[in-house]
Amino acid sequence: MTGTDVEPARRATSVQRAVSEIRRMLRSRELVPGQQVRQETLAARLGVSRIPVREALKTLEAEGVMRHEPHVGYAVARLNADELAQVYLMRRALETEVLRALPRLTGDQLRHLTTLNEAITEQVENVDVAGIVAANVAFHFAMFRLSGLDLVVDEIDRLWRRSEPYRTVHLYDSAGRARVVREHRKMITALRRGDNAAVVALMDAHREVTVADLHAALGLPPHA
Amino acid sequence: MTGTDVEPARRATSVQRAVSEIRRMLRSRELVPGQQVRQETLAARLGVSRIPVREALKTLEAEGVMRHEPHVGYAVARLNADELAQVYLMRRALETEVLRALPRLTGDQLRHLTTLNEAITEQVENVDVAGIVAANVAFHFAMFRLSGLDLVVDEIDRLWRRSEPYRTVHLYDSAGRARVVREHRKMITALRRGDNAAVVALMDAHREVTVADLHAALGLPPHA
DNA sequence: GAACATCATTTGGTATCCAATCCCCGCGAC
DNA sequence: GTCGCGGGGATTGGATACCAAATGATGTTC
Repeated sequence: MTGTDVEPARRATSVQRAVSEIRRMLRSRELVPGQQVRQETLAARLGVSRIPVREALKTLEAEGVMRHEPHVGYAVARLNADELAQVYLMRRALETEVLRALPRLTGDQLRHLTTLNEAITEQVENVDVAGIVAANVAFHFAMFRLSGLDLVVDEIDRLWRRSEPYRTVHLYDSAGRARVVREHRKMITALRRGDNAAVVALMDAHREVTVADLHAALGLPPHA
Repeated sequence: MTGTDVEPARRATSVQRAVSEIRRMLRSRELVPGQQVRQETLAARLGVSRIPVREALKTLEAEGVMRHEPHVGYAVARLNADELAQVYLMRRALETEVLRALPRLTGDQLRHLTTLNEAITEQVENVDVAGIVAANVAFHFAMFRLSGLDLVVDEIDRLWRRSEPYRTVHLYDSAGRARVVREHRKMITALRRGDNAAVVALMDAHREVTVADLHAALGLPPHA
């Protein structure tokens, strides 16, 4: 989703394709939290045997997106409100580090970010919400990657994927989408000034809306 | 290493045992960074076939401990100074969150931590350095776990394991060990006061010694 | 209604096999 | 000498077939 799982040039292995495909199924709500995954079914769907499927599931288990119980099988990880809050806590902690580490950006880099951000608006026509989500992810991670802290960004990537099945829909209605794009613009402005502290603050606020939505959706007191 | 991979009661699966065994081999320097791992060899050593071994390796790959290249195989991940610094950056960020979230501890909890800490000293007799390292890990994670932030602590666990093959040996000589235990005592004192900010500061300093050691060992400028 | 035996399904794992790939080593050309 | 260039062995990725063990649902008995 952030470009880390495009392994071009060489034809990917079955395991890699299985991982990508399962991730896609998660994004498209074809698989939902708590849902049991049948190895044989998945294998048939992917046109491979159970062996690569099981390795793919092990990868996703280690990422925290699947859960496994011996002799019972794999299921999409189900996070309760508290666990979800922890994922967002980790996101905040790590994203803050990355944003603080951003160097003064060049004009080209700032323009590139702007292009990516405005692309979110252009996805309006696109009824496919996946496109909007992807564009949003692309913007955020393009920014994160500029820090040069690759391992940290990889970790953040994992955290995003982990909460993906729970991400609410404030990107869907045009008002929410407009707000998102507007907040992104403010970040770009702060970046242009080289004011990383402001970017961190803006990102915290930006993230907070999602967290509030999540708590609302899960019917929990806001700051539990 | 922190109790997360002891899955008692039911007999563990071959994959679980393979993961544990490989982790043990990493701790004991039987496997070192950069070293190639031969599937067949490992399988024979564990008395299983290649399939569970490959699943175990996939798990460790997702954890960042192993690297995999298609058609070449698995090798123990080799981190350069910069990557190692990133791992420690993440540790600092997440451990800080966990320590800040610690509740006021009960007398029992404080006594338990003290016991674990003093156990590090008692390991002096033990020529087996693994025992010392394990005792140190036990102390730190007992403390972390008291936060109740299980997912975050799991993540910290992963980060510890990731840097494990590189951890330097300041626990080995009795002077270093004494310093470690002394610093732990200070943390316990601060915890008794409920002064979490002080604990964070102490932990930062504590960790900084290791980072400095690592940079020295890798022949790098201290704050590169 | 609770405890229990039965049984189909699924998983964990083995054994065996094969294609693709990689890597090394030697051979020849320059 | 060394730079390519081909084998060819070793290893990996994966398929297939098969089996034991565990699970969970079902029916049965009390």
